[in-house]
Amino acid sequence: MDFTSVTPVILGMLRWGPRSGYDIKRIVDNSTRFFWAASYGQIYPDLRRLAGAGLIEQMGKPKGGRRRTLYRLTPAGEDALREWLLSPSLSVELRDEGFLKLFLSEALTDEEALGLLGALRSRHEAVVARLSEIEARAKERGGLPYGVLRWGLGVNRLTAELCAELERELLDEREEEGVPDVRPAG
Amino acid sequence: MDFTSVTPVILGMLRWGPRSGYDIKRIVDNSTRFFWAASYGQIYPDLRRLAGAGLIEQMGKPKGGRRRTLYRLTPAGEDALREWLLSPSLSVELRDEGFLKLFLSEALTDEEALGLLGALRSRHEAVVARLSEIEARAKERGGLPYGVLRWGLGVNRLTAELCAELERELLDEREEEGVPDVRPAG
DNA sequence: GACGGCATGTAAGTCGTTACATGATTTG
DNA sequence: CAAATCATGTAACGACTTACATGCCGTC
Repeated sequence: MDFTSVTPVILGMLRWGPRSGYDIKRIVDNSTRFFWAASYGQIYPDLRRLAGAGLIEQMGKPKGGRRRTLYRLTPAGEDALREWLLSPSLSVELRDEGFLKLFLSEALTDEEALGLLGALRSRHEAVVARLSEIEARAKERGGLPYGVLRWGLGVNRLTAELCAELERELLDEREEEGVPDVRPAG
Repeated sequence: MDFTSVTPVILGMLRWGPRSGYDIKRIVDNSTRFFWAASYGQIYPDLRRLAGAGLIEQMGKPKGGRRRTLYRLTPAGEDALREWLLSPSLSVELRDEGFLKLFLSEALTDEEALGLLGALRSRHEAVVARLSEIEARAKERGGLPYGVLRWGLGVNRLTAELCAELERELLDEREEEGVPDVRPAG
């Protein structure tokens, strides 16, 4: 049974209890999406495939009138999840337009580069704000999922601070060149 | 003229001077690949397309006997690059298997989780080591490309440290539960 | 003259998103 | 009853990687 990119997500989330494809998508969008996205186009086909392979199974229709297909993890599914967790692969892929722009920004004037840095900084500040909202709840539960949240907070804080630092450096350079300093105090 | 994902890379690197597709690929693999990868299958077709659109142009055959196709940036290409740099889009996509594993690692024993954390930590320590090698050279040139390198160093250091911290937390928990502590001093 | 690296290029296949279709059900 | 949202599903498209094909050049 090979794993697609959503397979571990499905097995891992079903391990917390029975869920539907819709549930899984919603949870992903509130948690792993920052480092591992998933779309319906991946989730629904994979649910069927995994059910066919016996790693998950459909549960009896639930109480509520609404039609939903709830799945639960089978022992075989738990084994497969553990096996995947213990496999050595730790691949990373990043595609960050902001940093590509910074890297190529020699074609910009200082003012323009400052604009870019400011935009990048607010992007990361916004993520920090978003993650801070969740923090209290995640802290209670603790464990490694909370560790992952701390990582997200740390990385985004660091990035925002670096942007601020680079902005200051650009302004300092400009000052040395005799351009009037219009920075607000502080 | 729309931009594919390699278009800014090509224009940006040709701005530093004439280059071949092969050159660009090599530079990417030593610089942007950490946050923006590119393959031959993208580069060569795009070079032709961009030449057809007049954003870059082929130069006369070079001295060396070896057949290479050198391109240079045209004024139209520089304009297009600047326009792209000034556009508001700052998309990010991340796919990090290590952190997905951490996030789902409740299915592991503490020992197994410690193994995972250790592997993740050494992955990031290795990146730090790799980037440190380049640092001196990048520092001389300075500017925003150096800023991007500092970002890479910072993020990977922070991640490695967080792993170490989570490892300590797991060990402390275990200690509280009366499991004998086998940590080396320090 | 064989091998390794330079250099260009493409075909096939995988992966993933987007957008849409469908219909049921709760809520105002 | 209209609108929002729950819920499942798929088709089409685009993006990217991989692997291979080709041939040349310099070196041992």
